Amino acid sequence: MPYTLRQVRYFVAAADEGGITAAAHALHVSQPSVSTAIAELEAQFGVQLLLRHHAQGTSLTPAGRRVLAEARELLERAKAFEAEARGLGQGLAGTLEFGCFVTFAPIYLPRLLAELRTRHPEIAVRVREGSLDDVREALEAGETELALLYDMGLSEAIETEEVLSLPTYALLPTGHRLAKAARVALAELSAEPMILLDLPASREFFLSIFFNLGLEPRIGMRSSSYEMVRGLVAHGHGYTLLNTRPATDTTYDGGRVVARPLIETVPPTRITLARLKRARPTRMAQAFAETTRAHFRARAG
Amino acid sequence: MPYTLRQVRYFVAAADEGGITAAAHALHVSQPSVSTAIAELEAQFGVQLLLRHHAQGTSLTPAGRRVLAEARELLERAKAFEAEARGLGQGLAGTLEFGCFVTFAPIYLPRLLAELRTRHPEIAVRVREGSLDDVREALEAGETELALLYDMGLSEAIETEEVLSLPTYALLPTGHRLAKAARVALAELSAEPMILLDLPASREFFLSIFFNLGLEPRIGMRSSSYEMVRGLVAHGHGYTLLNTRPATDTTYDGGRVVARPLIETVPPTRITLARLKRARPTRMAQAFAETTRAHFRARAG
DNA sequence: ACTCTAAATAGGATTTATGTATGCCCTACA
DNA sequence: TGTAGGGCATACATAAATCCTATTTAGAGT
Repeated sequence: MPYTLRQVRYFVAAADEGGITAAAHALHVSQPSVSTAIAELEAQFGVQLLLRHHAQGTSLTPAGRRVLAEARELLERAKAFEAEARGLGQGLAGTLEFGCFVTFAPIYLPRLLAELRTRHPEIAVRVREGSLDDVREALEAGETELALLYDMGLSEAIETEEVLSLPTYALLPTGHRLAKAARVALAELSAEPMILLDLPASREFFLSIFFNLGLEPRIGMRSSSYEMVRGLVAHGHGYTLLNTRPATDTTYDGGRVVARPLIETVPPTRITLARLKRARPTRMAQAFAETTRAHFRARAG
Repeated sequence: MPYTLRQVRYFVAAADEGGITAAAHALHVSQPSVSTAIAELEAQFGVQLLLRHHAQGTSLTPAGRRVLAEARELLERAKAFEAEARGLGQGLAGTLEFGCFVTFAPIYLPRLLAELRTRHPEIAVRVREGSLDDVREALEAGETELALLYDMGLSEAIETEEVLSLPTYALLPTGHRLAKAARVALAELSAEPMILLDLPASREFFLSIFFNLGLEPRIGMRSSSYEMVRGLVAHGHGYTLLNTRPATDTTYDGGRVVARPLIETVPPTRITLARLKRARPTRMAQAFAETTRAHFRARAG
């Protein structure tokens, strides 16, 4: 039969208050409860902790003094434990583990995290960027509590909430013949070389757009780097299709690109905030989700 | 309703074993016990700690990972607490708080503590020296567990055990007319100036010896320092009565003294090892007491 | 000697922990 | 697609702590 935190608490209270009755008062329990709890502790360990002075309360034995020091540290830890757990459940302070699809992290996160800092300065965020699969797996393994990713190929266990709907657009070099058109037709572009963003989910998605329209693209070049694709387009290697859209049309090497909406009807890609259905969200996660919602609503409107 | 160490233990086990059933096995309890314990923890703090994967055990949520770290430290402390308490009760390692009447500390303790170190090297001793009252009060207050002092004026609450019986002797300068006598009579000395060891209990004791014999001493000088008294005697300021007896007859300033037994029958002073009756002794104290007994037995025999 | 204070003990009611049995839901495999 | 199996949750009964009230015990103070 092991000892309990309750017994330790009662012992410390008796030591602090100088007596069992006083401790019972402080603890709002009856005097016999404290008395027996301490007696149990002593019996457990075979040490006398308190000297009972008749009509004058108690004092510590030398052994009791030593044990008291340990007991205090134990209770200290117990309080820290409780604070940590309770804080995670009910408080807002702490670190939120957050996953984000690497492609739109630099486009949306800096501003979103700034807004979070304004609204909830006590929430720290640790961002884990990666491929769609990486982010999804981390979410399902419980390594991250929330994730921002495409609503593609997610299991039933994941609950999603759309925060931004991204129309697919065509990206052209500034000198392209269609660069000044209000909208461009994929049917017209498909004969030209396409620069394909060659990432696991993106690849299939962009190609499926053509197939669904009965078209076949001419793949000119591929790259798994988003910025590389933009650079290639800027320098006339071809056009590309993209969803996410940086705020600048100037590429890293100084080239310029033009984004144009499509004439064809293409279902937009949805960026969603995802979480595990079976996991009860912490208050931090709730606050983060609310901030994200408001942030993207404001951005869209 | 506060959480318990049991719940924390079960949670850590589930985290370590990767599942509730596995944890139940490791803990030798039923699976529902672990399940409900963890559910209670989660309810207490309002945090989900574990993700339940159907047919695949459990894994930690981000919050669970944080809490787990605290939980481990808490259990660590709990183990330390138990070790401390149990060690004091049943083990021999630790520090014994020991009180000693200051006058005979330098005469008996160095050798006694050396013997203790031989027999029980794992026992550390902290000695508190002081007047009889100091030592007695410290014992009664529970500041020391054992004490070596005179069996004088001790309350009923203190249990004593005689370890050494000290006959009162007369201390004379080497040139004294009775210095060569086998024994000296107080009746003869009482006319000469006496150097009184002027300490709370000693004072009354030595004076009572005269009064009990119907004599009256002539107090020449007083000192509360034992060695000062010896020095004064060595240099012919008078004689004194003492109980404790250093191994040397040379005083600090190079004078020499002679100790002579008394002719009159004077009840010997008893040095006793004292402890509180109502305090259950630790194993350290038992070992110390046994060592003390053997030590003084050997010294006397 | 009497009173006061504080701890220990007794006994009974209540709450809490534990075990068995069972249901449920998913994963894995045919 | 269906089925078997693993593993967590729930229901319920029982055993064990825990608590409280009332009472006893034993010094301390007067």
